[in-house]
Amino acid sequence: MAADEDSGDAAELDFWSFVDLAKRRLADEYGFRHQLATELLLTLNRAANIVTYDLEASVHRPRGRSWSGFRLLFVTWLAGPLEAKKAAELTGMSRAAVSNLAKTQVADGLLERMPAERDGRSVLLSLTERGRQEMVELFAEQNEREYEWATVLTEAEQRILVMLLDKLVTNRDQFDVRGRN
Amino acid sequence: MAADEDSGDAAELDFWSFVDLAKRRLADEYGFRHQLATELLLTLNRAANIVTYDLEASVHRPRGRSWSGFRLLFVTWLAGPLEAKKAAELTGMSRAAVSNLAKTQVADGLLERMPAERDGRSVLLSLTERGRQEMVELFAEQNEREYEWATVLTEAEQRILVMLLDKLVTNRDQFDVRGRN
DNA sequence: CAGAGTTAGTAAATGTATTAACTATATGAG
DNA sequence: CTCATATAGTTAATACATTTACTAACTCTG
Repeated sequence: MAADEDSGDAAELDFWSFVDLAKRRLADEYGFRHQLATELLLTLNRAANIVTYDLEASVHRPRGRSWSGFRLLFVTWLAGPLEAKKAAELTGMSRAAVSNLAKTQVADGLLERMPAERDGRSVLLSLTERGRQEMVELFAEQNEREYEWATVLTEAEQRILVMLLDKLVTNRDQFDVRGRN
Repeated sequence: MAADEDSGDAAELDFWSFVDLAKRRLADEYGFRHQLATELLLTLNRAANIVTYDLEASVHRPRGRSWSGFRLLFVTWLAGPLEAKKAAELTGMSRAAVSNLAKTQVADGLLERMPAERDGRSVLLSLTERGRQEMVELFAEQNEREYEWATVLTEAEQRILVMLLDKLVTNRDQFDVRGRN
């Protein structure tokens, strides 16, 4: 029995061999049946975390920014001016998170916030001139890094991956997915 | 020109039409060339966030737990006893994050922490009996929910998705990925 | 028109995540 | 054997994320 098949010796495990160990033990010792589902979601979570961390560490944090801050600026850059609640929908953040991030970015001079014309409850977010310039520079770097990641896969593989991820999350009517807001 | 091709009117955008708008404007107005790469990473990030949030909201938070707490218990359950640094590697968290989460879970009676035998710097993490029981119950629910997500795709599609995600993040030698620790 | 119910944004409380700084321990070169 | 360097874990500071509670504004029904 190989060393890493024995749970007493985790020293040689890496993520991939841990996933194999997890599948085996969940089925053999605990009777859980949906091994491929577990592997799928472990891998999805891991891949997204690795990529996001890399983008944040190599592009955003050196500029004193954060990944979340970038995402808010990104949707405001391309779809703005827009209501804060719409920004929350497009980024997938809660309204409170958008409110807090926007506060920081208004103070930093990258965003501006205006009362909406027809709804006294709403605010509209838009980039300042400085925010637009910053996004052009920042996204130049981000896009190159995105390209480095993506071209690990062939173009056909990239398209298939996008299609499968789309399918995974758009067929949510099949069951009651818990969403934000 | 359709309403949602005009950036002044974000009201009708959803995530998918936003991605289309983003690709178009990044190419046409700003000259950024790697549209498929942007789409890929936007979709990856979004899919992982949707799934993770749903699992946390429907399985973990009702039990007073968190997604991150679950992930630490999960690797300790299946690969433990193990060093805290190995738990950090397998979960993809920083060592500080593992230290902080473990502190809470030791206090909750789910984990225990022992000095390692041969290295005075290390601690070994393992589940308590109560922690093991909790993981069996919790994972029963988690695994059913994972299955509901996964079976949105056919089994062949699930395998392809896992394979593509694996490939995306294991071919990291091609460039200097920024990782944790 | 009044009032009940809903919605938008914000603040507060709480938990998670990071890095830097620190202490303690281990390792290896000279 | 000494000492420089590296490593493991923890703590603190800071930023991000959530939900809850609240206020203000909007909508719809009777």
